[in-house]
Amino acid sequence: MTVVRVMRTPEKVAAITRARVESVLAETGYTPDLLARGLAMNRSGVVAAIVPLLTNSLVAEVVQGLTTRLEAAGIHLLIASSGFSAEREEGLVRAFLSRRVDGVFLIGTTHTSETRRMLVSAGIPVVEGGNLTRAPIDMVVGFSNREAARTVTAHLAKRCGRGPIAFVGAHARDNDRARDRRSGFRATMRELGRPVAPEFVVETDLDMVSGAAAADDLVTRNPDLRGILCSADAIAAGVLFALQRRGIPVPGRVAVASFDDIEIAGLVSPGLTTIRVPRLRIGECAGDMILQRLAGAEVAEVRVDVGYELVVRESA
Amino acid sequence: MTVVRVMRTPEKVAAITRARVESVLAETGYTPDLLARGLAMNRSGVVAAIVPLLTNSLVAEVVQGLTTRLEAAGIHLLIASSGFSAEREEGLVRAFLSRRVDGVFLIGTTHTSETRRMLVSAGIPVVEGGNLTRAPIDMVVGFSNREAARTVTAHLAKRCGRGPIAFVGAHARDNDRARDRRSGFRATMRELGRPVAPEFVVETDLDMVSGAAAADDLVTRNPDLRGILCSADAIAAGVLFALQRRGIPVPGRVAVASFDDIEIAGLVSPGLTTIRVPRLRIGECAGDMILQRLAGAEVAEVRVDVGYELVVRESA
DNA sequence: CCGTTGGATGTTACCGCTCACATCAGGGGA
DNA sequence: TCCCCTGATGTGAGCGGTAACATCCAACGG
Repeated sequence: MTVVRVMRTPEKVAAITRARVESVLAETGYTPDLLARGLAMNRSGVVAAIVPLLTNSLVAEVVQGLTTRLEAAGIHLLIASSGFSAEREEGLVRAFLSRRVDGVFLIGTTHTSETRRMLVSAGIPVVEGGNLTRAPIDMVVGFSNREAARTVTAHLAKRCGRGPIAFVGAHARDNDRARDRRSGFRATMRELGRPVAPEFVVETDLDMVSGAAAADDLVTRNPDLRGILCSADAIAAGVLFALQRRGIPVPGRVAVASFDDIEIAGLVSPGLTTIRVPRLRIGECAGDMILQRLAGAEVAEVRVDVGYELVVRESA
Repeated sequence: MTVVRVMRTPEKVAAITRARVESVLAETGYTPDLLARGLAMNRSGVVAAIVPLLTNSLVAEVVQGLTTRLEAAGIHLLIASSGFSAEREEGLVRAFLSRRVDGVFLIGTTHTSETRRMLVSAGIPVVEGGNLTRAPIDMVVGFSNREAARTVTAHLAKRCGRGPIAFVGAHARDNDRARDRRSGFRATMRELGRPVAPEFVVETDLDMVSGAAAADDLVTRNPDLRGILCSADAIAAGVLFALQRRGIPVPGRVAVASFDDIEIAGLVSPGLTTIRVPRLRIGECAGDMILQRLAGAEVAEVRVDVGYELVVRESA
């Protein structure tokens, strides 16, 4: 039928015919089948996002930024969470590739080699978000977590005199951001001539309850602790609540700092000193990069550094 | 080719042939095209979820529960946020229907009539989550926000003696949960012989910063305020921080209560008295209902009440 | 020895759309 | 008057699967 032309290139069809077709479409309640279109055009109009955990407010914002941009281009988001497992991620990538997604967005830069292979040979735009890496699969948008860690560590160290500082981080396996933050912390402390003993570096789940538990444990074992650096605000908030409950003044006796600057960081009291990361922009930027590539354009910046910012509040 | 049989009914093909086919598949790196399959089978293997806002921790958990169940059945999730607008939701439903999704999950029960029409005539399983309604489009899983509001209001009123109580809620337009919570609050107060003046019922955005601003405003205008009921913990947390900053003792001078029992509710100090809702279960339940329907089974319970629970902590 | 049976494999139309090309009608220039 | 050109419309072959049916062959029983 001429139907297809009415929908895709209305200017090439006579006004009268167009009107007739349109009225028929309206009364039959016709809905184009995007699956069939996808099959015929070899382009599904769908992009996949694989995140560690949906319930992380930081991730949610990145995804929000991503959908906003993609939706404006009529592209929808297929989403799944890997639960911080590179193996699960691999399975998801395989499944999504089977769905012929037009692009893939991944949080983090830690993937199995099979994941990388599949993604490369699929020949579709891929954006890794969150952590800058020297060797992206395709494109990457984020900032250097290692550098950010150095910045906040230096600040915290200054506030703590010569007192011992601990690090409470999310599990580092398959989580490059937590890993880089930790290693940045360690390196900076070493350079300051204050190397950190292993018992002052702990791993925990990425939520407030776990952060609180970790803090309880740390301060009972080490009453002279002067500072705690957390790999995420969610953890730091838990730490803060735990200290508060024990009547330990912050930053008077223990200073606290962390990463992300999620909403709660500015509201707790004392306010959290933290590293602000432009998470919405990460998502938007990733969306734009994918769209550009889909439009056939060469993407000039294949490695976008969105930077970070140290936000000094009361906690350190 | 016999290829298809190898994949779908391997027992019907001779072992030797199967081996040969499999080796060829492996070395060519064949990936089945789910788009084509979807077209042929008239079933895409994709379910759509439309939520007001992804960055809401409650919503994120519901979605997490949903994906968990669906993924186990090889079904993926197409997600989009409506930004609390029924019109945007309508557009999204139209788009997703075009993608021939096998099912739809919606947060809330407020939809345009066109949305309802499309969904009904699509003849696919639809689950509305969060608020129980008498007249679901198809299926519904949630609890009565109105009843929950009565429960927490009664509790809060008792704690506040005869002092005035205010309600700080999310914008109620296109948000049935906020609306029902507010109306439950009003009704209960009226029945208690303490009808609430309009200036004690305010609308705000659903985040901590807005909650804090609302609280500041309320207490400066009404120094004798005794209690604040919030329509969500995110708002209540902001309220709590604002009061704390002003040195107003909670619950000594102002008691605070709310809904949702998100993580932060148990960690702030004083802990938030709130209504706990089984959000993960809402998502899982919705997923199960959709899967059952997809499997051709009749769903026994088309209206699932997951209940709620008053969690009394220190704030009220 | 042959017809029958049933398991293994091949064939074909179709799902709804896009794309390249064929066709058709009418107007203008020679 | 005829032909060519052009803009509007029609046609047909895929896209990569599925499902129903056709075919083939070997073993088996009468």
